[in-house]
Amino acid sequence: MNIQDLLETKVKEAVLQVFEASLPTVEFQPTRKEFEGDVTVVIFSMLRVVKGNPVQIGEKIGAYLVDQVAEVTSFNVIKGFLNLVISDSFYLTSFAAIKNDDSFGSVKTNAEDAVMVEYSSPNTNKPLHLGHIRNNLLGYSVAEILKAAGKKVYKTQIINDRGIHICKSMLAWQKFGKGETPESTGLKGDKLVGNYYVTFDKVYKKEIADLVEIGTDKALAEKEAPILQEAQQMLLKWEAGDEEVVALWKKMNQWVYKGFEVTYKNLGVDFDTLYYESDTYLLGKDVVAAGLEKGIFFRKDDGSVWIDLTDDGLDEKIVLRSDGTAVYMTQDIGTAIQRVKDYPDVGGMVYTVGNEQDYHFKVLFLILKKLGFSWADNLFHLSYGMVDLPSGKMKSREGTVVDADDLMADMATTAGNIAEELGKLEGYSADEKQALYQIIGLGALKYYILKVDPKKRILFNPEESVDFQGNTGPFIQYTYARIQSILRKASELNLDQHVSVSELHPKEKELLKQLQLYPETIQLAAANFSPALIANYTYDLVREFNSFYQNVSILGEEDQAKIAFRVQLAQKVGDVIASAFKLLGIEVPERM
RNA sequence: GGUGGCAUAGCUCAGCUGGAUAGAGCACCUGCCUUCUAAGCAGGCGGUCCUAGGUUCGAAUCCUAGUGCCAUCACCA
Repeated sequence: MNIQDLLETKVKEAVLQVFEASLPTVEFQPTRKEFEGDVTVVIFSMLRVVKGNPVQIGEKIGAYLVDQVAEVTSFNVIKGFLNLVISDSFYLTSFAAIKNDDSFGSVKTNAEDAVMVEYSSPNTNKPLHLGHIRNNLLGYSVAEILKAAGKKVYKTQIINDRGIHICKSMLAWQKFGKGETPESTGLKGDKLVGNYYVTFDKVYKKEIADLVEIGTDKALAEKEAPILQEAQQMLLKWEAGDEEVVALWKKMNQWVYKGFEVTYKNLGVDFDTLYYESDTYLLGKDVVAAGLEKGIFFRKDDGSVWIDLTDDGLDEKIVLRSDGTAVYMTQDIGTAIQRVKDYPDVGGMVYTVGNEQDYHFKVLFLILKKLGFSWADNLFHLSYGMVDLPSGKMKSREGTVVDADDLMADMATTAGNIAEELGKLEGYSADEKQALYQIIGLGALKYYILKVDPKKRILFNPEESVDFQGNTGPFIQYTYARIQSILRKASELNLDQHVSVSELHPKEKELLKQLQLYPETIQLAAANFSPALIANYTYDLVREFNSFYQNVSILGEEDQAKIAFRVQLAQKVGDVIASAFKLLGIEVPERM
């Protein structure tokens, strides 16, 4: 039972009894640390209904509550704030209700209410980089949070496995690859293919320079460079189903998929269903044809089909080329509809895509709404800011990227170096240590990225490594490990689980208050599609626990009942840390 | 130029539906390891909440205008 729900009716009752006025709502906030109390009622906001001096109003309501509500033990009024002290027994009772609830914080899944979360959606011509990491972590975490909030979730991606950029890698490999394979080079497949994407760009740039040298206009040179023309020819052949090109395409894509598989596994993300652009890029044309008949779209003189969104404050947008082929928008319309066909319980979708595509998704959602799909009201573009380097934007074709695999490996190495220095892992085998360094290094990386509001741009400086102290993943993992250490020791003590305490230490009370916020934090994070809220909540919980831990002895306490209670409290905090971190896709270690 | 996002301590970020003296971490300075793991705790230093107006008993938060950075406005994806 939430104390605020209880108090709300009582405060309204008080106002009705004492002032004969009825309040529409009551405004609560946690009492600030510097004042005495647990919950604060804001009196100012009542002044529209109740006339008078805020302090006097507060006094009267406070007196009424102390008199009428068992949970309120005392109060004080400062300016327009009524601070209420809530009884220890209230917190103890609510703790008893949650301490054995293994799914504390989560809501039971409502199978009727399914949502599809799309994330990752890479191109198959280059390895994943730091930008993808942010995308993957956000998408995965939001999917987990939605599940915890009671949604049924399908994780998916659309793999951009076709197009001119893919042909660039293919062509460069064909021309300069000398038959290299992942096996022959020992390279991960995605890395190998990515190298040829870079090769293509180098050759292309050289050809442009050569053309400009002999007096060609630069813009023209960019179009007429022979290798680009060749790539375009290759794309035409691919679309025509040319056997040789398709075989090469399949071979190289398989290399990439194998590479991605490794990266995803290391990153700890997964998918329930996959969509390939090569399957979906022709979808949507029928929908456009139907929409054309209904007058939602219109045809221009050259035969291209458009939608006019100027009444909605947007522009005209093309949905079909004059030659009748599909554009990106056509495909996305088709894919969305296809997904609902494949999974009829889907009532909404989340697209995890960078904020450079804000406009595209605004248009897409509007079109789907105009086409009359009921689920079009529940589409959300999980838009996130770019991850930039101090040197500027990451560009795969120029090789200025922070590679996902390298970064994860570096983080684990750093974690290992720190752990070696601290030297607390005696008894661990080399393998166990390695696994632990992975957990810590990844924890640092994931937390670092997820704690930031998705909308904000991240400036990532590879020179200054990600922190392991303060508001970081390892800090939280460390607290978890410490709790596990206590629990291991406590299990040898043979504690009586049924004794009870009646009074709380202030630190215990603070901790219980923070624990109770977990369920609403999950709901808030789900409503806002924001893992950052989970991260920040967990950080606050952990700080509260550490303060408790350093100021109050758990196992050194004399009173057996207190030991038992504190152990239970520590265990619950540990459970919530693990649960919250699971929502972020971060593992917690037993020791560190 | 139109549209969207962002702007808070030296740096990285919190700040929920407007509420008390704007909070953390890093960095810098003090203390605390023979007692449950010091990747920790306790404390100090540090602010024109981009600017100017407005609404309100009350504005970092809402509104208007402006400034700066980023993105976008393709028969590319």
